[in-house]
Amino acid sequence: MINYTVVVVDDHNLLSQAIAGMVNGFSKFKVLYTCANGQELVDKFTKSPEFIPDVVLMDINMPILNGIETTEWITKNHETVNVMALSVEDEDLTILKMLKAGAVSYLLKDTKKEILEKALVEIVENGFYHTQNVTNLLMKSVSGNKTKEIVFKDRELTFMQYACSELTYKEIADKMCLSPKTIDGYRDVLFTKLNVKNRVGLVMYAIKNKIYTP
Amino acid sequence: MINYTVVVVDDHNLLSQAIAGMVNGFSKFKVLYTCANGQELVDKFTKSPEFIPDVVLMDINMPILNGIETTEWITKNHETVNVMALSVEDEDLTILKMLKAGAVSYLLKDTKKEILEKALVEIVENGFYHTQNVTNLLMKSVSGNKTKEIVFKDRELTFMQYACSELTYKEIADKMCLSPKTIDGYRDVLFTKLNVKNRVGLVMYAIKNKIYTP
DNA sequence: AATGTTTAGGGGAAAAACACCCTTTTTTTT
DNA sequence: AAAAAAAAGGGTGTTTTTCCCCTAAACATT
Repeated sequence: MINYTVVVVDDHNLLSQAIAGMVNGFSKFKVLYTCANGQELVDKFTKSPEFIPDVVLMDINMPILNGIETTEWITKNHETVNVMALSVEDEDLTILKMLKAGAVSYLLKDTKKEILEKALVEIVENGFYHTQNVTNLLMKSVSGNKTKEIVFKDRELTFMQYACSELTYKEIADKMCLSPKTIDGYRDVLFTKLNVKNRVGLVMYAIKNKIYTP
Repeated sequence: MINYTVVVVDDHNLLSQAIAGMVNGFSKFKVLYTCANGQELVDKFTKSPEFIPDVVLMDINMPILNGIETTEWITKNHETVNVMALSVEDEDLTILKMLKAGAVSYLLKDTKKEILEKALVEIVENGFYHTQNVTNLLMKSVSGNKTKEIVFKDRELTFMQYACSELTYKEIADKMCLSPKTIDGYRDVLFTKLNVKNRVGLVMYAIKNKIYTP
């Protein structure tokens, strides 16, 4: 009977313990220890080879050293360790980042227990496990691989900042000394470029990308 | 040996199962079943008295019927059931709302296993368990409560969160199962209440006041 | 000199958003 | 039980936003 070792990394103590308990219930798997953030894991790994497991179950949103950075470190320094991302985030971009960082699986936290076990088995036996969702995402990102860094012109940036205020487009046009129709044009271009549907989408993009700080 | 029954409500399947497993490990406690949202719980409760536990471990952010609404329903219809909130949210406002709705305890998800067990025991024996944090919060809210702060109804908060997405008002109405006209009303009321001119103003308010986190 | 590419802006229509004022029903308070 | 407030939504009209397609300079490139 083969035993694989697992480490759980999650900043929510209760959850890491609960998941650890669940994993310990799987035959073949045993949890070595849990960490509250990436830095703790790095410390453990560098302290002794005994602390290096077969699989790391990794949350993404964590203080100090987050899941993506930690995964990058692991794949760089400990190639044999399989990282499985376990997150609530269902954002394409996040998933891709995590996979790019070297994660061999990405499960959402609303997964069923049985799936987790199956995924763990697949990982130690085949080296990876991907849900249909993730597979689709990978397909999509390979075919339409527009990792094109979006570049903004000065005017577009200025406009975006105004768009985050309560000004109407006409008022923005005044502020920028341009015709309302020109502003119309900037807006249309940005909507397409950023793949958003309306002004709220634009605002959210600006905030997430620190073009505008609330 | 006394056995108390527990129900876990959380929309993240893996977590509810993991926590259920942990609770089953506590002597004295047994998990009856888990639910993915408040509505499921209400359905269970109304179906048979056998489904009514001693304690409900309740997440707050859930689809369909959220933790606060569900807790209100429970305290109204099943006085004997103790609701313990189990959330990642550490916002004073949320905690107070949950307590006001009738929760007898509020634990963060980064609590230690031992604390959870202790809290459960306290609850079934004394009827409540409050951490120091929650106690302080209660003190504060009793004494210095005069910030003329704007108070939102649950529906308004839900609406505000949707308003931060790219959904049109009509689509929001669908999601909330309300007439577009009602949504119209919420919007008008909020615009006045928050003294904003348009949806962008509303979005900014929601972000600044952590009603919505980008 | 011919071609391409930003940059600025126009026209028009359809869809949303916004404002305001009003009714009915239910719930809460007094 | 009466009054007040909250919750849901109807009507109508105006303004803004959104979408799509179209010019014409101003540069830039080969």
